[in-house]
Amino acid sequence: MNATRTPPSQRLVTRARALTVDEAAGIAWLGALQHDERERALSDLKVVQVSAGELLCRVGRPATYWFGVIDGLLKMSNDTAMGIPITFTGIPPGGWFGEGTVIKREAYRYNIQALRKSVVAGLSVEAFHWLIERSIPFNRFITQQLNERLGQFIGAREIDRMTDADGRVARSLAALFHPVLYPGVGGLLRITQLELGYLVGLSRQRVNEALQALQAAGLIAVEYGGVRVLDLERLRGFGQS
DNA sequence: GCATTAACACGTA
DNA sequence: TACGTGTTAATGC
Repeated sequence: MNATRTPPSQRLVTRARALTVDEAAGIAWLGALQHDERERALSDLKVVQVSAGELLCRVGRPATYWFGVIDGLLKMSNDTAMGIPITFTGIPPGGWFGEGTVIKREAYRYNIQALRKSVVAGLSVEAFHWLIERSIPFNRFITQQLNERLGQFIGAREIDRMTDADGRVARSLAALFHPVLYPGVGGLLRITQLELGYLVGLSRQRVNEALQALQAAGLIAVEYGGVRVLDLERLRGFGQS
């Protein structure tokens, strides 16, 4: 099914196409740019469709793009010395990532893999630096982005130390509903219970049980192939006190 | 106990 | 038809 033997980077480039108007309209930071900046960004941005299981970034590969999720769901992970993969976060629609690596012109430090068929946009390193060097709005966006994500990773440490499975599911869900980092999600997060299990580190059956409990508590509504958030604040604070 | 895997029936896209 | 969901049974730490 996903027997991609050749390195993904080259294939992705050749498969890329230009953005549609709708896709461009959904990219939050584009709207903040000035006209010439936006023109430059738009002419550089490429879009590619990846299938489930496909790798966008591999650890050690030089960073060539700053990526954003148009549609679908990605997973950021690393392989430990023992070969056991550790998942750091899921990236739903509207999420942009890789700026830290691109800024430093280094190699990717994580694997980014599609949990399901997804549409991903990419801005080249050159265009990224061009924007960083001249655009105040772009710098504001990047600063906010780094700031919000720092908060997320602090929160993720809390989640890891939480023993309660329901709480872990609740907090992980709340993270995916972050309106600043993932503006493309809206009220309905498209994610299967199996995918959520991969992200949280629980079995599908246990995730299902947790979702039922959260639904009974009025925090979410479980839908076919997705989850609707009803009370983000309480979801975020689930498990404390 | 609690979570996991395996297996199944059922409903939906 | 293929996939996602809800559930139960057997197994492991």
